Amino acid sequence: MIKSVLYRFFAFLTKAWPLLSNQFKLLKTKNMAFNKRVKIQELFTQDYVGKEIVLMGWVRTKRSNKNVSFIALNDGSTIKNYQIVADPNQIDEELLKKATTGACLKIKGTVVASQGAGQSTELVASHIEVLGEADAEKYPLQPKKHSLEFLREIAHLRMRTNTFGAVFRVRHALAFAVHKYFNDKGFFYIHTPIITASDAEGAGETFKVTTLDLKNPPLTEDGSINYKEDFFERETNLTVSGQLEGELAAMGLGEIYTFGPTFRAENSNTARHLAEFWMIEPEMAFYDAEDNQNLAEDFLKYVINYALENCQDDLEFLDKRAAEEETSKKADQRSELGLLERLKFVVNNDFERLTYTEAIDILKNSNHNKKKKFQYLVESWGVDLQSEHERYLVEKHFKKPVILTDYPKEIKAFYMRQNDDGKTVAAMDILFPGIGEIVGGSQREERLEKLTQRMEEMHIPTEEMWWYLDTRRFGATPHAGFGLGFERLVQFVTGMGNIRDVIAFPRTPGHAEF
RNA sequence: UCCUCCUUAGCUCAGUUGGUUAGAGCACAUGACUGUUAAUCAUGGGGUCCUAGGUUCAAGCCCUAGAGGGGGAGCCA
Repeated sequence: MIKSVLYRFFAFLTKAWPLLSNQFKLLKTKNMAFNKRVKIQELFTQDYVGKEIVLMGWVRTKRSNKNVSFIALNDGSTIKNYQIVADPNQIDEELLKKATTGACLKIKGTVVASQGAGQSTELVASHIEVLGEADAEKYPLQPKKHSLEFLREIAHLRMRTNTFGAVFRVRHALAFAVHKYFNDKGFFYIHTPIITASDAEGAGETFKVTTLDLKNPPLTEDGSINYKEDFFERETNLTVSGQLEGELAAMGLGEIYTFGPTFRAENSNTARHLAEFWMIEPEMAFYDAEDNQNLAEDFLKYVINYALENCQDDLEFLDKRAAEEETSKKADQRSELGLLERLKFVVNNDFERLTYTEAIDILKNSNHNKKKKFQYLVESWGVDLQSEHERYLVEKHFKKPVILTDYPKEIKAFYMRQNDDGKTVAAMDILFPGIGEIVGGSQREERLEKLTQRMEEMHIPTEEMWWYLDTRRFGATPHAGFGLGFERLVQFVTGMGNIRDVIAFPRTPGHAEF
């Protein structure tokens, strides 16, 4: 009897073992720390008082007197520093001397309630190990405010500052929120190619991709470069957009998005352009222009709200930072809302939606235009809007994000769906205060004849694009999508004025140092 | 690419009408201080005034050219 029970039990174990062991593995992974240190962030969310722990991090400042040293330590897990108390009777003085600003330390000690006013707990050190010294004479970062321009020149070190720590934690949260939003909505993440052969998007200058010897390239009979001998046996470049491939994917998977690097070789020197940036491009079968607008607005509100809920400390810091910057601006250039107020406002209010035609009317009749305060006066329907006009609409007239729709077809790309009026296309641009265009999108032209006709008008080679046109030949359906510049989103949420300060290692004309 | 402003100590910046030895705060070094919060106080070291040329008895300051950076514009996300 006992034997049979035992036998059954072992039989069960044998069968179930792979499953159980998998469960154990999962449990193990969940609780596994890869080293024994405690992250500073945990010290603010869990009670460690009385416990002996190990911290690792970088010295921000050290304050000393005869009897005691205080080290403000930061490990990047949070913007908050943690106070280390070092008694010179306990810790070797020579060792403490090496704990200069920027040095990396491993500290063993006990968490206690703080005697001082600025923090509720602190770590009384029993052992300090200097993992990496930082020669105070040479280390460029000091416990003071540095200019963003200076920090840009030492981009390899700037993550160690409060500002850039905050920016990159927020950037991460936004990137994560992008994936979460689309995943929760049943969208599929598509990796569109980085190297492409099509130069037909019309989205600007491209970077060439080649393995040919640039000093001595193979030539054809007429003297031009023979790309047949190149790696791909054709001319290739870095992608300027994943949209066209995204459309192909949406025609089978329904709703997809891309989130990848994008390259533009434009000689753009502005606070909102990069040569290498990250773009999010959802593409949806069965969506019309209005569905597209609804998705874009909902998406933007979601990711901004996600940052508000998950990056409170960092955003509060950036809010104060932005407020200080504001004081140095001229009165007429200051924004009415602070950073946090602005983010909450965007999350809680509907975007203003209007057509290009309505926008032109507003601009034409504005006092600003009548008093000739625009550099480019708005006189007739059909002109492209200048950034001063977009800013006027967003910052002065509506004072909220604006979705502009139905632009003249002449100023928009070939793939946008032509409206019945014969003059406009189902485009949409979303304009944000301080940033300008953050989203550009449209319902796509799904009608083969209309699309090929427009391509021919705009001198886009239809033969090369046979694969794109095939989606209109076989099982075509109304569909729509948009592109969102990720760095511009990060700019808006962090309040950083220059796009070069929201990407780790910016690529701009003349700059690829790090 | 165009317009415009800027470049003085490791960092942030002042420097008068062209006139003697170029300044401050922070940082750094030394010292003081019984728990600090970008600690404080005292003392000290630290300069190719972006580069090249020019004007002048004399240039950080004026002129020309170049380099680097900021802001704005275009292109766009």
